[in-house]
Amino acid sequence: MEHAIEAVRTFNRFFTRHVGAIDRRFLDSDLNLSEARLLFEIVRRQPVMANMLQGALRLDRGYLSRMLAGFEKHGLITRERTGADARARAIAVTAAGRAVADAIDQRQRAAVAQDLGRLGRTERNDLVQALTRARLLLDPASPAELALRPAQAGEVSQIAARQAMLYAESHGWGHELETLVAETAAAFLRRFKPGREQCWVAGLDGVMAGAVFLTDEGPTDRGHAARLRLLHVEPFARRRGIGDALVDACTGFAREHEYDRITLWTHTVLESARRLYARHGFVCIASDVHHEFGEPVQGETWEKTLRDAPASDQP
Amino acid sequence: MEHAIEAVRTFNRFFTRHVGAIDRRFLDSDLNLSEARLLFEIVRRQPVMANMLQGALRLDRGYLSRMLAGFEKHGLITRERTGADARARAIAVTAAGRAVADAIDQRQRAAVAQDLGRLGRTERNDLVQALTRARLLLDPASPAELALRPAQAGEVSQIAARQAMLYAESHGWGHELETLVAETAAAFLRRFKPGREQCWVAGLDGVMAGAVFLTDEGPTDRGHAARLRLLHVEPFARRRGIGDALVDACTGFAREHEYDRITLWTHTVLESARRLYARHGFVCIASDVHHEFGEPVQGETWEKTLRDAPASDQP
DNA sequence: CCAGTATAGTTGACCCGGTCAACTATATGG
DNA sequence: CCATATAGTTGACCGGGTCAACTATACTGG
Repeated sequence: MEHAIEAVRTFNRFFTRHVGAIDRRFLDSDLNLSEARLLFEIVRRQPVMANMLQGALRLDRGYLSRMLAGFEKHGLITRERTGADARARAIAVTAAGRAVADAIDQRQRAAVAQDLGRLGRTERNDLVQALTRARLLLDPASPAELALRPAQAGEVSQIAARQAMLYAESHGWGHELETLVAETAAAFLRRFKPGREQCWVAGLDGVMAGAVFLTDEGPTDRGHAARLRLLHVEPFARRRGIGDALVDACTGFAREHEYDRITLWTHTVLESARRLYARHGFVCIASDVHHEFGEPVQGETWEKTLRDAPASDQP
Repeated sequence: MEHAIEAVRTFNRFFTRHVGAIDRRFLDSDLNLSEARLLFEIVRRQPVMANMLQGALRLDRGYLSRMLAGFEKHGLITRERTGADARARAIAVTAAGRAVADAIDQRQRAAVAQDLGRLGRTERNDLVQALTRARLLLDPASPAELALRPAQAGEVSQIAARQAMLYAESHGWGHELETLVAETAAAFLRRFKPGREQCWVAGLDGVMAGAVFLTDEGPTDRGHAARLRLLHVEPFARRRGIGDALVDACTGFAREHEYDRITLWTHTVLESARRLYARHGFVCIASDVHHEFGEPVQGETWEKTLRDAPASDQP
């Protein structure tokens, strides 16, 4: 904990200086930081009452009033009485105002771009990942876009890594589990059947927030089976429906590719996973204690039937 | 690139607000932000001339002078003429001044701690990793402490993931290489011989900045061999001697455990790796083109003799 | 050894961004 | 129709910070 606090403070100091340097460069425009923010907000919301702006930006009414008067004087905005309320005036941005906002926006982009210019593609990507991850960790409510995508280079192993870390933390499953998931990931890569199997990564603003594998188990006496493996959702991304989205992707894919059922292996202690599978129509068909993770644990086999096994598959 | 810029700007906005919230809480002390920074600097450097402080904190001389006068008036510092220069006075912090600095420090720690309190252990660790990584990416010169340590839970797979990502980016080696490294990592975990084998992670302020495996190849006709595998150094951590430190760890370990030689496999295109191995006394003993990464590439076997193979190992 | 220039620190004047509270004008609810 | 609330404006003021002029001492080259 102490170490974490020190690391965060070190970053805070660093980043304050860093952002300060960027801001200073863009400061040589006609607007100061507050004015720029205000102008952007007007562009975003126009037509808008001063009222709204004050609430959104938490500005002092007097200060806001003066800034708006200044904007109007410089021809950046217009204010017009509407029928609705004779006290207030609807604020709209003029072409000139929009131009100023665009110019500032461009300058900020350029400053950041210059900053990123030193980095290679991988480093840039690492940076974006790190920053986005930090943001989502610090503020779980932070808006972020969810998108499923196939795994990119290295992500299959990264999934194994995250599984090992998360289970070590939450359940103390150590070297044995780590070995198993690493082997599962390696086998997935080695035996990958394109078009029949898939690994989905759930990206929150591009950051891996969860993942799942679907593999081909081959024909059995009860039809052709797919297997759902290594499902996980990152702690920082929980309560966003990512588990559901991943399971949906699996069942959708399995249906499209005419699998007859999906099986999976899970554990009695993994309550939320079990609820997730139940919600999606899986049922537990077997359960037994095993020792694959060191300590004895209760494993469970779950299954979901997609359609009755066709006669042709049966002997 | 556009996406990266947007992500960085989103983070900047977020973090400015975030730090702002923390700062506001600590604002209800007698000192403002500049004064607090100044006081900390005095504590760190005392005894010190105003001169130095001005340079270090880039403060206006007049502003600095007034702040120092205020500090002296409130008994936080003392200023005394020294023989050296009759214009300047050496500034030292008083017990009271130190107490004020400590109090502010404590309050900041507490604010950050409260912020981190919501997070679990893994999330906190992820956050520290993400922030530190971001800092080192944004400023490669940022001071950071290097320490080698054995791999923690999940890190072996994470090494495989990073290898796959980095080689995909730098050399376009894709699925085949990814599969190979994943299998290598899984095999390392499965066949791990404690005390005879090791995986080192180079941590820069705790963040994985590189890694290497040393495995037992068993007895051969030329003595007992160790094998160095999956060496990598993160792009953000290059030019800090991490590669050297990792190779040193391997050779030291191999010597201690009485291996007779170390072998490794590398590639002709990996110039800096080859130079690293050569620097550490490895020599290339074989070379041939293989097709394991899709495209044909020139592979090389290198070796370093640690001691003459003992007679007993020979038939 | 002195003139000229540089440096350490102080002080007064001032500016900018921002807050506070009083004020006008309109809206709304009982 | 009155009391109260809300939209926006204005004057007074404050803190943080900059700028330039000033004093006092130090250094450097002739």
